[in-house]
Amino acid sequence: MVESAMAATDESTGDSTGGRTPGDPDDELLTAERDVQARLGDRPLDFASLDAVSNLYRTAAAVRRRAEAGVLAEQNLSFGGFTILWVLWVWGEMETARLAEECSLAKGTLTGMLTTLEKRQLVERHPIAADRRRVLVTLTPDGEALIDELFPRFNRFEGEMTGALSGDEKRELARLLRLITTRAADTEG
Amino acid sequence: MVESAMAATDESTGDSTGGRTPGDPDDELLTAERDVQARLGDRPLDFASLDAVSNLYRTAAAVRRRAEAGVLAEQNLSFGGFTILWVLWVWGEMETARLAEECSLAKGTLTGMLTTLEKRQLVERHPIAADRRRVLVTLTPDGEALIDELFPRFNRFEGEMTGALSGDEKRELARLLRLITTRAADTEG
DNA sequence: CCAGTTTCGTTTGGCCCCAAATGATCTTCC
DNA sequence: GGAAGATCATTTGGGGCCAAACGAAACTGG
Repeated sequence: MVESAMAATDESTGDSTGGRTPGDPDDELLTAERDVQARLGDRPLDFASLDAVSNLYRTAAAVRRRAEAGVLAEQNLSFGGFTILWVLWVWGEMETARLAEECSLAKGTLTGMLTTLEKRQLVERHPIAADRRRVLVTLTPDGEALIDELFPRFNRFEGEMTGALSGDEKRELARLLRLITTRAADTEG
Repeated sequence: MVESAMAATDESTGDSTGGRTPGDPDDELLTAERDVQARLGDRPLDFASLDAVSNLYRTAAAVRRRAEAGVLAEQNLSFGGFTILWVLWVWGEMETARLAEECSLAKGTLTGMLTTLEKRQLVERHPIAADRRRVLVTLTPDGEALIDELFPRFNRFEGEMTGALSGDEKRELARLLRLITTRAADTEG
């Protein structure tokens, strides 16, 4: 895998300390870095940022896959579908525009996913009398029962995935990620 | 957004958007945490893990969207398509099975994306004489020129996205993410 | 009132993405 | 050699996901 070389272990920019056995991950890391740098000639390479971002994407995909293949598979829920139920569970009924925002989904995407969840009787759409363009989304009793049973298991799954981190490290991770999200939002548009 | 209440800065729980001053993110964090805990009754909540994982997914999606709307949009490349070109650029020609592994894609997914890239003459498929089931994928000169021009800009984009972090923080972020990826891989199957 | 504009959710068209089924090719073992 | 089994990439079917186009409903100024 890319990370096995690009991102496998830390001390990424350190100089090579002697006496590595061939196959030492640090070696591969440096080799990969040198290979990329060679491709770039004398153009500078920001390897720390590269490493952070590529791991970000990879890790998110891995966790998502594990969730969908594990806890969520039994209920045949996608990660996004679970998020919708969870948001409604914690914060209560909500109009579609805000729900899309909370779930970090495009509104068109939400429409389709709500239809899927509605077919399974997990959520309901209610027209709003005062403004017939808008729609209120609620959890059905079935949906509520499902998420009530599912969330604790999902939370345990989250604990397993982050089990190699201390509590402080988890909070530090969340903090660093938030810094990136904020930056991404700020430079938007 | 979930984190806007769970983990960032936003007023989220009121229907009225009445101006809550951009005060304490901690406040909202604790409010959200209390709300979730209330739903759980006396079942325990691992909030640190919840926060880490939900931010992970959100941040990755935000960065991906920014990339696809920015640097990659001009070349009409998806994040996954870019990754394929990048892997071939750094490590040279490769068989499809390994390429899928490197790009963290299901092999069936890779087939479709290679077809897309092949139509644009960015990559080529070459049958392997010794084993006609297998296929070697190479970058065309066009593909090579594209990634050679694109990667430095992508690397700058990565620097912008992580611009709020120090070099040490970027490396720490990558380290923590790797711990999660490893755990996800270990518990697989 | 009522045309023009804005603001909703939905539809559309197009990729990405996966798991499972498929078909072609290679290997094994008799 | 040749059938049985393993191992490839591809195909299939079904969602997820987005941006842009769309149509209905609500606001706005005259």
